[in-house]
Formats: sequence, C-alpha cells, structure tokens
Amino acid sequence: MNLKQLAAHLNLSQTTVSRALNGYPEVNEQTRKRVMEAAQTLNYAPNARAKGLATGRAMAIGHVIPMSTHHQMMNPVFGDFIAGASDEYVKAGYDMTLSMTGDRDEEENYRRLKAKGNVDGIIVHGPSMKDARIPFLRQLGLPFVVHGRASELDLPYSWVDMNNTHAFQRATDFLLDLGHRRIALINGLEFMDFAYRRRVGFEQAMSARGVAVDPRYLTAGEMTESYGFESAARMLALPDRPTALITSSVIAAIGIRRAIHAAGLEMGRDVSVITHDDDLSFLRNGPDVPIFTATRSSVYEAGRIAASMLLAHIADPDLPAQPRLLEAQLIIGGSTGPAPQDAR
Amino acid sequence: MNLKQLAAHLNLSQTTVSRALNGYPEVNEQTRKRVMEAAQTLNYAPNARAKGLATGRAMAIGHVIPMSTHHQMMNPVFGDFIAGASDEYVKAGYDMTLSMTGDRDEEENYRRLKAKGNVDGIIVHGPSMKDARIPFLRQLGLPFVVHGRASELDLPYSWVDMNNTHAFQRATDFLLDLGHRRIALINGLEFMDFAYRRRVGFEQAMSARGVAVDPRYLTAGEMTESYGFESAARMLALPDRPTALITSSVIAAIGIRRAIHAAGLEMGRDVSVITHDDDLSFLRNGPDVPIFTATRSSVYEAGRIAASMLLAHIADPDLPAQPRLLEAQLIIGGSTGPAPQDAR
DNA sequence: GCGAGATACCGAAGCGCTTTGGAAGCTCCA
DNA sequence: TGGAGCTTCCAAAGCGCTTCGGTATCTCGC
Repeated sequence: MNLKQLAAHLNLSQTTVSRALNGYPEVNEQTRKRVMEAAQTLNYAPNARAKGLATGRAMAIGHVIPMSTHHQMMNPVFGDFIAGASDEYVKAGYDMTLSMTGDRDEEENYRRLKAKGNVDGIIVHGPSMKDARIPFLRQLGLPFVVHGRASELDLPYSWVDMNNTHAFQRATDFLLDLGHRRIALINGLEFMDFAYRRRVGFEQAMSARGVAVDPRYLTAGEMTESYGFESAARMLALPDRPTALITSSVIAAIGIRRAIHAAGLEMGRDVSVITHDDDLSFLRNGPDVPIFTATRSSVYEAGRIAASMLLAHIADPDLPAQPRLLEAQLIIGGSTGPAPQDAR
Repeated sequence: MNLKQLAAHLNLSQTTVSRALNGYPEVNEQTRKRVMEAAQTLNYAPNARAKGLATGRAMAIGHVIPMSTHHQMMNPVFGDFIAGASDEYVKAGYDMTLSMTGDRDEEENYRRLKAKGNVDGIIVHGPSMKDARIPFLRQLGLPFVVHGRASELDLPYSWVDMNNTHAFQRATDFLLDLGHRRIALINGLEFMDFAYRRRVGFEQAMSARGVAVDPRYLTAGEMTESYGFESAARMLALPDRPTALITSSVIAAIGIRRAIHAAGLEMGRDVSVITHDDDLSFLRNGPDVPIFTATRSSVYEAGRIAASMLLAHIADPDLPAQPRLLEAQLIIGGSTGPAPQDAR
C-alpha cells in the first residue's frame, strides 16, 4: 500500500492525501479525517526512504562506535546511554542507527555516513583527549554532539559531559578528610578524556593538601572486573599498602572488593573504596543503602540530554555550540571509613 | 556530489557510472578503473535512500527491543550480542537500526517498520514462552531471526539459542555429584523463555536423582546484583540453608558472592555457586582461572550467528526456517566444592 | 564483404514521496 | 455583476539512484 494506491482508493490526488497526512492547513477537515481513517484501516505508512529522498531529511540519528573502543561499545555504559537517547528519539519520531567503524579511515567513514544520507546527525562516543573526529565533523557540516569532551581541543562544539575533575576531587577530599593519606587511583585508560580528567581531579585534591601521590598507587586500564581485582591485589600486597582506593566504575570496584576479601581484609574498615557510579540499570549500587561510596551521575540521563541537544541542532542548524556539564552526586555508602589508626 | 555530477565530470552516462561502481560486466575495465578513481578522489558515495528506493532493499537490519524488557535492552548482554551481529553486518555492508517499541500496538510497530521500508529484516530479542511476535512476523513476511525460542509455539521459524535446559541440567548434575542435595535456583524472570528452560533443566536433573526441589530455594527475578544478593541472603538465613546455588548470570552471581561473605561463609567451601556465563567482554569470569564455576556460552557468538542467518534469509527468501542450538561449556572454577559433611 | 554476435555505452522510465505552481469553485462586497 | 480573495484540490517536476531496452562500433567466420 503506497500513497498512489491510497489516493486512488480515496478518489483524491496524491498531493491532497500527502498534505492531509502531514497536517497542512489547505485541506478540508472532513477530507483530512477521511484520509486519516483510510490510512489507519488500510495500514498505510509512508515509505521512509522515499520520504527521505523527497525531503532531504533522514529522520534518523547515527551512533558511531570506533572499533578501538569496541569494548567501550559492548561496555554496559553504552547500553544505558543509548536507552536514554532512544527515549528522546522515539518522542521526536527519529530512528537510531548504530555503526561500528574501523579506526583507519575513520574520516572516510564519517564522510560516507554523510554522503549516504541516512542520518541527520550523529553522537560521538568515547572521545580521546585530542579527538580528531571533532574538528573533522565540524568542517563536514553534519550536526553532532559529543558524549564527553576533548580536553586538548579548543573549538566550539556541543557536548554533554560529567564534571569528572570535580567529582574525583570531591571523592579524594572526602577520603583525605577521613584521614587517609595513602590513596590509590585505579583509573580507566588515560587517553580517554574522562579518565584523564579524573586523574587531574585526584591529583589536584592531593596536592592541595600537600599529600604526595605515590606512582605505585596509580594504574590505568580497561574497566573490567579482573582489572580491578588485579590492580587492587597488587597494591594491597605492598608493605605500605594504600588505605583507600578510588576507581572509575562499579565493575572495577567489584573486582577491588574481591581483592580486598582475598587479602583477608574488610572493605570500609581496613580499606576504603570510592567508585564512580554511572547508575546503570542492571547494576544499581544498592537500592537503598549503597554498597559503595560513590560519585554518581546517570549515564541514562546523559543520553537523554545529548539526544535532545542534537535534535535541537538539527531543527536549527544556526544554533550555537552548547556545552552541558553535569555534576555528580557524592553518595555515602558502606565502603568508606576512617583511615586505620596505624596508617595515619 | 551525486551520480549525475560524477557522470558529467567523467563524460559518461549515469548508467555506465552506476554499472561501473556496482561491478556489472558490461563496462570496459579501463573505464571502470577511471570511474572508481574519480569516485574515490571526489569522495562520492551513493545516497543510501535513493539506492534503497531504486532497489527496494534497505541494506539495513532492525533490532527491536520491546519496552517491557527495557532492562533487557540496557542489559549488558544486549551490548555483546549487538557487537557480534554488527561485525557480520559490516562485512556484508549492512547497517543496523535500533528501535524501542511500546508494548501496546506492538504489531502496529512491526507493520510500520515494514511499511516504512528501512529494514530488510529484523532480529527479535528476548522472546517470551508464547511470544505473539513470532506468528505475527511470519505472516507479515519480513525476514526475521529470533535470539532464543518460544517454547509454547510450534511453528517453523529461524532462531539461535543456547541449550538452556541441557546446560542447567549438567550444572545441577555436577552439584549432585559433589554431594549437594539442598540446591537453590536463583533464576531470571520465568516468562522469559530462557529462564523457563533453565528451570526445567534444573528440575529434570533433580528429579532424575530423586531429590526433591524445595520451593523456598526457588526464585525468579530480574538479573541484577542486588537481586542476587537479596535472594541468596534470604536463603542462607534459613536454618536448613542450601549448600549450593545455581544462577543465571554472572551479575547475579556477584551479588550472591557478596551475600555469602556477608553471612560469614566462604564460597566454594561452605556454599557452592554455579552461574551461567555469557562471556561478556567487560565481565570475564577470570581470564585464566575462572572465579565461578559456570556454564559458558558466548552471546557475542550468538549475535554473529543470528546476524549471518538473517542475512542468508534475506539473500534467499525461500530458505527454510533454520534452528540453531548452541551447547554451553561447563567450566570448573573456584566457586564449587564438595558438599559440607554435615549437610550430607 | 556481410550479417551475426560481442562489446561498450546511453536515454529514459520508475522507485514513493514532497512541493511548486496553478486552477476551479465559492463567497462577498463595491 | 464582476472580480478580489478564500478555500480546496490537482498535475507534474524532482529527490538520486537502478535498470530495461536500445544503439553504435567492432570482430570474425564463411
């Protein structure tokens, strides 16, 4: 069932039927009603490709995941972000397309994406500190919003990011207030912007109190459970082991907890742990009493915000670039406590 | 840059340029080379919508996530499945579109999806035992492959599923062999087909040995960490607490481990745990020595298989429905041991 | 030396929609 | 009573591609 058939069935022209369906004013209300009803009962839905061809708009948003961050993609964080974004797209009648790209010819990929014309805008995931995609996309002229930022880039572009520096600064301060001095950071890969910023926040808080950062207490890696376990196990085996650990994800924190238990210690008493918590749907950090003390910021919410920003940019291409910084909450759970006396 | 411009630039007709690019034989190799090179340097990529209109194929696959299983979507399992599928799509030049649908008018949604014409086939996620989508999609005539099965449906359709029954039967047998008798099942929501089948496998193994299933040892819920924790905590507080627990996901197993520790017990000695392990990228169950004894089956692999099956169905619509059953491995980790003497 | 068969190209229709540029019919007031 | 101004509809062009149905040129065997 296409427009032509529908029009024939109604004894109307395609023009009128099209206008009736798209809410144009120059059509009699009675006729419109008749058209609407026929479309409903005959199960008519306009062909999106034809519509796109004619209007020049695809009514779809692309999410591009570079293969190098393949894990990032499969990363649970991605799922919640997408869910948030998707909720906005549905409301606006947009579709969502996912594409993975190889790292080489990444530019080529975006160019194709634009030429192919099946997206009106894209969301950039997992920016590195000096992400080359950003200047490229700017000059390509395809609307985009970045989830995160590129610290070393000084260009106007739209992004939504959590205040990573501030969050980790607060977390570190909180531990310092509890008397901790030997504090470790089990961070994400530091070419990723968020991880870099988190380290900066950590270091700023430490140096503000005149506490030296021991390089043995710093690691950077992919945020898996076993990475958390191994990093923590190694550090806890040191003669002067850290009394507190800060980490970047609940998943890693779970590995850290396992390492603490394996070392015969108790979390929150012998060793304090603070994690960042993306408030993932399937990994709630304790519904009522949080298991982990954490800096919390919903990545689902970030997805919603990024999506609606992008839709706004598509609706009005002249809209100026818009940054959006989200503050994380610091929530107190059972994984932190005062530094053990003998360690002070 | 479109075909017309490219053709003009080359002093050729659109026809010839199109044929050169699409590998048709009736074009001189020299010309083809010239065309290819021009397309490359001029950055030409055919408009996907126009191509789709002309060919009737969208070169895209839809993944539809019903909102009721919203969590299922945000579920990390989904991410790995998608990653596997995506790898196949990239190879075949297909795109992937994600859509969430409300539960009501679900049929309406699929119908629109077809009418809109921006997918050539779809993957159905998270089937329930008598999933209404399956008969509907069959009569709709849009190729589809189901990830999982609908036990109560006796229709031919293509699916790829793990042998849930057998896996959980083996897991249960393994525990019975170790002398366990009080075995608990912390299962997923049982209107989901996979969860139902797992319970069946569990019960079959138990009754085959003449061991009664204690209803207090059975729960069904959404597979979160806290669900695992709470279920296990409740059961371990019983005077005749179970000596072994079987669960459906590593995430829940992590909660179970926490509950075991909280009860002052040790996993693998006082209480044995077997989990199903989807071999998620970010949650490897111990790279070398598995933490949990587990039934393991890669959901990434399932994604790849489902995708290539669907592509085959699209290429040849007359292909008969094809079932694909994957067997899980039973891998032994540190979370299981003989039943405590006093419990035998 | 000529028709058959390759080879290499082209024109134009058509995919299903939107939208421009009318046109017919009506109302209504000068 | 006639035309200005609405209201309501329509024909046809065009979005960028594929593909059907040709056509012109060349090769070659008889």
